[in-house]
Amino acid sequence: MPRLVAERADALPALGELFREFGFEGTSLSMITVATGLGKGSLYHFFPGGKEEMAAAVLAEIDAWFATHVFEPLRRDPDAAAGIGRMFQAVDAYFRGGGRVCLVGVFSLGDTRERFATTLRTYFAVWGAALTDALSRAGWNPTAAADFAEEILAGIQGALVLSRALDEPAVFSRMLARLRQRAIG
Amino acid sequence: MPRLVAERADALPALGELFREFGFEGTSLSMITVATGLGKGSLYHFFPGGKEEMAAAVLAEIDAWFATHVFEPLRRDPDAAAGIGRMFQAVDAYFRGGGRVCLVGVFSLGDTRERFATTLRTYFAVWGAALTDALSRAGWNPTAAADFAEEILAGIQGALVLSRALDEPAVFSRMLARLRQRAIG
DNA sequence: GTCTATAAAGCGATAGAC
DNA sequence: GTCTATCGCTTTATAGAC
Repeated sequence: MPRLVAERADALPALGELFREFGFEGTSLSMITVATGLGKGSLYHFFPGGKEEMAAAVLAEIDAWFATHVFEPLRRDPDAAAGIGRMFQAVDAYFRGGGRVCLVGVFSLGDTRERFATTLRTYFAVWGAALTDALSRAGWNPTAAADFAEEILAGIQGALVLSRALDEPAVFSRMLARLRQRAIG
Repeated sequence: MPRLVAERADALPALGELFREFGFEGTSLSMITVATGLGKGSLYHFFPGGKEEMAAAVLAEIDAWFATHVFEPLRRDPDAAAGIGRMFQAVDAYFRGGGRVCLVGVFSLGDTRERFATTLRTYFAVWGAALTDALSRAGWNPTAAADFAEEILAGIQGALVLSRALDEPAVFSRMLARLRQRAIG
């Protein structure tokens, strides 16, 4: 029977869900030991920097996932509209139709913002730039593209907040459909 | 020289800023004693239920403020477009042009969501209903009005997240201007 | 009403045996 | 690499003097 957590990377999904659900302060080491099945000794073996290093590792993994599944299609797909379509598809899958919040958003609103300032800022800045580029290639004029990219990113984050508050994931799905329609018809 | 905190309500502004900035878990009683100038004895005199009662009191105050300055104009202003205009003005002032986050949003994303579930849900539900009504009276067809109201609320929340992450309040101002333009021209 | 002192529990982190 | 035991500190909350 294979071990559930054989290396550092195996613990990241559980860590991500905890930080998403309870925030940085709200996630305690005892919760982490339960969720990962790892003792404190093992945790500090994998993450010598403790909780902060765990959160940084989760953020790095998220960054890598979005770089592959969102930013790259936006920049590299020769058919710009198709790249934008893939973005909406990936975003819907990642946030599970509104049932999962955005850790970057959660950390941006909390007192974790200063601790991870560069990572948080870069995530949205890179996404915004890639989306602006794709919209431009899809026919939007540069100014309108930058404006609409900002509106799409904010719409996604806001819909996640609303879905959570109303306990109604459909809010997120509707927002994604609206934005997609306006972007690529 | 007047006392800064003579009664329970006088402590709410400081409590609000703390919860907004650090979240529920991230705000400790020692931070609260410093920010309010009140000892623990006084705090538990005003709020026997401790931190949870403090947070609930802050949420209630926010609810009341929005009821007066946002929901009522939306519902009561005979000129629906003017009521919507007043909403945007009040929202911009309340969130200080993007320099201040929304406590309801912060609590909705965190583990505080379940604790204050009814309050958080009601805040957005009531706002959404009042805005839908105003948009309908302003000439939007009912379906489009409900859809757009949802989009406006999400846009506001998302723009606050983005402004915070990018440390760029202008993102919020731009979003408000765009939404206002689409709503009432 | 306000304070200080203190209780009881949980926190992040470390040490050291295995 | 994983565990248990423990350190030192902070947490929320209470008690009781004033």
